[in-house]
Amino acid sequence: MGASKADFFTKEQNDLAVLFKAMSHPARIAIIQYLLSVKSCICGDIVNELPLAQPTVSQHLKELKNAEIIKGNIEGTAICYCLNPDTIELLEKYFGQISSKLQNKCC
Amino acid sequence: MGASKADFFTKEQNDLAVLFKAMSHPARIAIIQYLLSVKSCICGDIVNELPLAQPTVSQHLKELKNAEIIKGNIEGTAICYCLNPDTIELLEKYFGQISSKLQNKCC
DNA sequence: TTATCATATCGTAATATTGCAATATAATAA
DNA sequence: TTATTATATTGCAATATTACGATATGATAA
Repeated sequence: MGASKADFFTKEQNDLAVLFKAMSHPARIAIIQYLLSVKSCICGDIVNELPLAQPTVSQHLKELKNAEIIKGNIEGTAICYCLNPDTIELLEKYFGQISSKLQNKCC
Repeated sequence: MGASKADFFTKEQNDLAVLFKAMSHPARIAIIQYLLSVKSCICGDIVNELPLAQPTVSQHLKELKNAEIIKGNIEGTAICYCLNPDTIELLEKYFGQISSKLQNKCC
């Protein structure tokens, strides 16, 4: 975040910023889209879908997990990842609320 | 974005990442919330609402403008800023689509 | 004209992110 | 036990972001 002044903002503002930051990289958007495109949650093989090395993908998955955008369940040797519907719903509602408050308020 | 590999991802993935990156800083969330809290669009005084210097606020406003999250209209000496309803609607629909595709797909 | 006000841009220091090779961990298979 | 397989962590170089003082720009007022 560079030389940030996060302390001067509210917890809600910081939490939302963290959530959007988790989605602010094309690789992480690609992961979200891939998890959405498969019928059920996927064990492994996310690494093969991306043009990035395994440690890099692991790092991106960790950030998505920290932001609670995805969930990871251990399945033997592999880990089964899927999107977290609660967070997606929260985001849908957030923009829905902004949208409804925005009526007749534009320049 | 650090040493990024944006070229390996689709335009849609990069565009979405840019949009979320514009919202990935608490100061920019605060700007969005402030524009939403006032009755009409505001000319000036966004600088006074934030704990940041004028050049820093100007920079944040520029990023929000580039991502088309806000619009800025020149009004004499000042500039009148407001949220861009089209982009907010796009985001609402994006998460709505994910949400509906997500039925029965979670771990 | 000069002064004033609002906003933008430049330059740069401090800090954060990204990507990956090397390595570690943890579970199962042989 | 020793592989093997899947994923995570460490360490570091390259690059990006953040913040702000100084300065520039651009519009109106005096």
